[in-house]
Amino acid sequence: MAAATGLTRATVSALVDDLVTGALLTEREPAPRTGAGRPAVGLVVAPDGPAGLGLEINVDYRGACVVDLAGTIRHRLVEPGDQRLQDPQTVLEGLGRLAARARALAEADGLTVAGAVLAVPGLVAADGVVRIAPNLGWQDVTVGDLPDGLAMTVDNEANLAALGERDLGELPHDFVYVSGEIGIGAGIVLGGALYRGSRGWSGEIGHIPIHSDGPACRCGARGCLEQYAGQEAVLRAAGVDTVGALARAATAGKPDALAALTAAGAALGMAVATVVNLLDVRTIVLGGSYASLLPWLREGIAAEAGRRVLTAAWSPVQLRAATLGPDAAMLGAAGSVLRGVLDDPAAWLARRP
Amino acid sequence: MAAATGLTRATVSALVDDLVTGALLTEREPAPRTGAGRPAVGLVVAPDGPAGLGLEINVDYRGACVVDLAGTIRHRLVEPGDQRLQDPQTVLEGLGRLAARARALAEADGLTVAGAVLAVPGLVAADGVVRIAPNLGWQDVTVGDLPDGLAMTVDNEANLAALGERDLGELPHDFVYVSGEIGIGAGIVLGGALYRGSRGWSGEIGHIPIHSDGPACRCGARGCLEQYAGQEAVLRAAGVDTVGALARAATAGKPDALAALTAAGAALGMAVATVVNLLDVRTIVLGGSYASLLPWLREGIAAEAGRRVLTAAWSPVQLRAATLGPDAAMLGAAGSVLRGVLDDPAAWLARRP
DNA sequence: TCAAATAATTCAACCAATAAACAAATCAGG
DNA sequence: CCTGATTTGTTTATTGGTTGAATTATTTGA
Repeated sequence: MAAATGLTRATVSALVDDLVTGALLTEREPAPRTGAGRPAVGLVVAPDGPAGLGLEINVDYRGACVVDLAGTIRHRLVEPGDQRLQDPQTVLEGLGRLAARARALAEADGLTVAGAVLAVPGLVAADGVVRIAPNLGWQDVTVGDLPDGLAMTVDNEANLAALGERDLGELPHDFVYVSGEIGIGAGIVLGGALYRGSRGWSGEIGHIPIHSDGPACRCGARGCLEQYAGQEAVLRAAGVDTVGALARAATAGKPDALAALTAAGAALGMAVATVVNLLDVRTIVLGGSYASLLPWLREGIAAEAGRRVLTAAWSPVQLRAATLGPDAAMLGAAGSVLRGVLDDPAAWLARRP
Repeated sequence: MAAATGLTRATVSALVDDLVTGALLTEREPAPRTGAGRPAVGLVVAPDGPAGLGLEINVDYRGACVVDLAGTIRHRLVEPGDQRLQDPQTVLEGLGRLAARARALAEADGLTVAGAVLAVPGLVAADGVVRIAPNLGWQDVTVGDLPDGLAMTVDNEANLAALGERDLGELPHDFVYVSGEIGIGAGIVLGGALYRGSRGWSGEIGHIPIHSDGPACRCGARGCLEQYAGQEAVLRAAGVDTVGALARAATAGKPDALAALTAAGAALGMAVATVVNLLDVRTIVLGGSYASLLPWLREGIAAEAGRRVLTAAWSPVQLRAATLGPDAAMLGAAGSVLRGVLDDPAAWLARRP
């Protein structure tokens, strides 16, 4: 550890001591084999210290999960149900009860929940107000702390999913996570850090223009990516009702399904080319429903991107499926609570004397 | 200064002393008025310390400029002439002579040139090789130090122009500088820092797709922005030869010129909408030939961007003309030399005992 | 002219990190 | 089974940069 940080062994010892007494690190038995010489003391991130509570409200479910510092998912609660049928306050009350259950489970394990982060599919302002979440029907919804007093912050679903992929996937320092749900959002990670934009509204890839005079979009413009590669457009073109049915139809070789996916891939490829030309990221992670559809989308995206990315000849765009599946945003939310602890461990140590 | 940094007055005093003895700061006479009490000692950045040498090779000229720490342009040398007619080595030798003249002028003023940065209109790899500069006809050109031994680095013209605008213009922390020359490049400034991308090839806005089946572009794809808003396309559509002639024709109300500019504005507006949706920057700076054409482009850009930017209703996109004019890249290059000194003043102090 | 206000300097004390010496625990080999 | 080599962890005095409080300097306003 001293070699990696450039600090002296003595300094590292002193700092590690603080973290061990503060229960952020634990000495592991037995000591790991290090060859000749006195064996090093094994250290693991404490699995019974602070935990992150990740929450999510999406179109057809709400969920909560508890993740510990070691990154293992300790609890996961999901309540299916269309969240558009109730008004925001009722939804938030239900979420509060779910969060309280998850927190109780965590504390029964000896964990201390350090905070909560909520993922929503919409634009979130810096002050924690959900400006607009079109697919939830939310507008200017203020989200406060949880009923039991736990601090809660809100963030965009794609942003949090990108953070989740960053922390748990094997990804380079720069990548863009594209979340294909009913809307299409993106989380942009540059230099290992999430780029939120000056007001936190970055990544609205769903409204990149694909054809200037294409079909009207609910945003008011025409020909947005969402009208070509959004879930509703693709399912309609394929003549099926769900993403699962689409995957089955494509596996079965149904022409309508394959044509719909090819068209979506071409549109996505244009958007990917735009992103890569602009940001010079070499990795694009496809999440949400795109993760399971990638086998049929890949060729179309790669062809279009290969043609349009200026630097494709030197280094082609890497397309990857997201590894965290549908829980990515929820897990990323929990992870971002823990990241807060890791970014300022002294604050955590001060909280427990 | 102590209040601004959070350090003690004693600490600030000690640090400032170092900078004054190292000739990076100078005490100014007379002391500024600060109200009641002992007046503060005025401090100015030393105008006779290190200087930056900014160099540029562009399609029809090469230039050099010397900028001091206070930001004033001390010397400016420009040699017009088509740089495409000679091979790269000959061009670089001519640039070396120009740089030597500029350096001699600077040293006659008592300045010490701390380094040189060269702006080129092309893709520059991290190791300082110009991968490709299509409008110069350069490919894989290695640019070493200057003949007199001064360290020189190379960077993209739009990137450096963006840095120049950042340092000298009144701009927010996040903005995108769009450079409209024969190609269209962009310099992306996020959080006050230039975002270069993982390989230094960010900002290739000229190849954002506008119409998937538009005219063929020299990049191999079809319908790139450059085919709609690039200098050659716009001049051809307007039926004139130079940007100056285009501006005169537009002032005179010639229908061809106005139509060409309206079309270019609409295409630029689509690209701007893409950039803003993706990065959530609220300010777009238009440079190069766009700076002088902005009066006729503005309406088209604003209309298209207003329609397509998701957050336009809350905060419209701000369009600004670049303030540095055609020298932006050269000045930004000089500025980035000085930025290197400011980022690590201790290294500079160590160089002069 | 004097008190209040603001700036700058001095100096002892502190803190985190360093370097070097030392102690501890293992492996390899005779 | 003992010894030397090797690596890890701790102890100690030292250092460099910052702090805090006291002191000095220089102006404004009554």
